Amino acid sequence: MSRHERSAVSAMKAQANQPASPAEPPGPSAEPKQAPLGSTLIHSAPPAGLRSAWCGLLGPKDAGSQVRLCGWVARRRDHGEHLKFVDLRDRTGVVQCVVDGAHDLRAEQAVAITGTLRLRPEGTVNRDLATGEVEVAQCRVEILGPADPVPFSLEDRAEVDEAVRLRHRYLDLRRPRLQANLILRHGVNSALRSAMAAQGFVEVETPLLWTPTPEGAREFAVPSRLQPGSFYVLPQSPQIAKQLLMVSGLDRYYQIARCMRDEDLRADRQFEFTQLDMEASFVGRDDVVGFVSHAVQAAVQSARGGMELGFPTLSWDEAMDRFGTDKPDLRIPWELVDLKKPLQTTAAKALQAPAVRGLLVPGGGSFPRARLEVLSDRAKSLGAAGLAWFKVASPGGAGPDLEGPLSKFLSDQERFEVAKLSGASGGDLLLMVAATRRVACEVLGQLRVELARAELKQVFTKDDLAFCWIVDFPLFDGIDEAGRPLSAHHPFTMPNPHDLDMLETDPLSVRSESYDLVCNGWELGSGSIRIHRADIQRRVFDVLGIPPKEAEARFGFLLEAFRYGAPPHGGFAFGVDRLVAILAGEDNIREVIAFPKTQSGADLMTGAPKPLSPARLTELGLQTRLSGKAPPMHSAGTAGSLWGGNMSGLDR
RNA sequence: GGACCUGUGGUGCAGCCUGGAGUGCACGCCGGCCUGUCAAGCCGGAGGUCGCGGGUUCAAAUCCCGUCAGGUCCGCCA
Repeated sequence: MSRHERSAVSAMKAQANQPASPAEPPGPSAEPKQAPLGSTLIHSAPPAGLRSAWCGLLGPKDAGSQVRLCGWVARRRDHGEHLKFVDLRDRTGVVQCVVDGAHDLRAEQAVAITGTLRLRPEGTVNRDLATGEVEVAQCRVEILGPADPVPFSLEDRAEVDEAVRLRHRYLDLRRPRLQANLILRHGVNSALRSAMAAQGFVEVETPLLWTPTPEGAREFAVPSRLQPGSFYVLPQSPQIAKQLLMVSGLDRYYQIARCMRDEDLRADRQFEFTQLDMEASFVGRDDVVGFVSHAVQAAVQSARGGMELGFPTLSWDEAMDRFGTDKPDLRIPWELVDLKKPLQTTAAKALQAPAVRGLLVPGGGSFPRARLEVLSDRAKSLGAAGLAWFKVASPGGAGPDLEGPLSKFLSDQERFEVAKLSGASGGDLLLMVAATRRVACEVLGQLRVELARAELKQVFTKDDLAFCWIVDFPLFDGIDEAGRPLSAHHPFTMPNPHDLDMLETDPLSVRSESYDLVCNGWELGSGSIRIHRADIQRRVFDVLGIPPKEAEARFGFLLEAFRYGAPPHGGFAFGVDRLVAILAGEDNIREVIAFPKTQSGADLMTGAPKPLSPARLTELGLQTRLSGKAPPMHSAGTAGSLWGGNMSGLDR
């Protein structure tokens, strides 16, 4: 079973298991119930309009009733004029209908079928189908929406090229797997809203047409028609707006906010993405962590039922030392070890470095030489000078010993101490990187994840969620060409009060009041306590090399607002797309977004982006300057073929 | 900006390394048969600028160069 099938099934199961809503008779007599959270409501909504029941909810208790179902022809099994089976599908599932007589039934037609629900005859029950004990008999079929042959199979198991799927996204979204993902997402959104409201947060919408702030992610520009030559930008996040709401005294704000960043796309990054964005006043780090943990817990519950989550907290230092990354996947049981101590005075030149870290791969002693070469190349491409490896032997039942290209340069004592410290036993593989602490940890941290994916498949196939909080990040992350520290988060992040004296003297050692939420190796979100005092903000701008004039030009309205009684405040934002993808078992957020874009930023269905007509450009005070190349007019799906060549008359 | 992978009837793939006529495989589609299937089955049929352009060659899906599109990653994402 492919990963995708599994995820669709597990998502469906999660809904079926939803304990919050006791299963009412879901048939024709179903009544509106008290509103439960999330997806349950979707599947218990009373039928209306042309239908008297939902396909996927029918069961033996409805046998004998007359039903009228609406949906799409999922499959036909044609035994001739006297017997055909039609699987009718709506968003709740599939039910078998028995049809006789001549009908022009085609896959994916929209139809209404009226008939009598009955228990299936002895021996024909299908245990693999939720509705497999019943079928609709004496069917009358009405074709509501005839269908051409569809361009690809809508069966979940069919693997279809993503470009084809995106070109016909409306059909792709008819597949149960993607419907389950969108319904799951709806449930997560509902749960988040309820949880935030229950914690006293007010949902406030902030502008999409915002002002340029030349820092951070590249912003999408929107030309102004009324003021030609000037531009709005689409917000990369509502960061400044929500801080202003704190000055306003809203006290607790949240929003399920669309954010736009004009940066290159990845499996976990789209131009537009959705964040649960929040901010609260008169709170500290632990308060914000508590609010967010509660909301995430509610979201996971809506998807998975009542599982209790743990939210362990790790300092950034600890995460780097133990896992070699600031977004550790805690499902993987391996940890890095610090091997500097036993190798303090080693004669092995390759291991003489400020830091030596090790990663023990249990059972890795059987890796063939070629694989170790690949690992070594990988380590080099990640920035290490080399990768030292040792196979762990335990000759004649004696203590473990290390065997590898470098072992002859190590003393008996060193080999013994290293083996002991790393917890090695016979048959294991010990990888070592000697470099700066940062490089040694990060290289092994990356190898840890890649090796675990290959060696510990069971760790990644469970529906296991390992959340954690990473705290005490450095305030600054590296330095720029001019030797100035760079903000690790954003320039409004509060330094740790204990480290304030070092701000000017040793900025790179200053910790910040910021925190990340991590799940299964994905960074879900980040937040911080903000600077609300002008003097501290001034000092941070000084360290960053932002002169008062420039700060005034860029954030003047915010700094001015802070002069009128700014409360201490802090907040957080996390990616809803990523959370839903994890909960759905998808490793790509496009699978939980209704209409995503390709890696080159194209919408294959509509053909966007497209050139504007000269008239439109003139109106906006714009002129395009393309080096001789005509704007691309390549075929872009159904809409493109209709409109692509005939834009100028239609785009206004 | 860079690296790698992919592109062959509507869909998914084989063929490519080692050049020799697109009778290649499965699904779907069209026609026929079929009263208990559930990825129904059986028989027959149609359907292809091998992404595009150029080069090498007697000959290119196959080799070379370029280009476009999709994906994964690096850079980028305060």
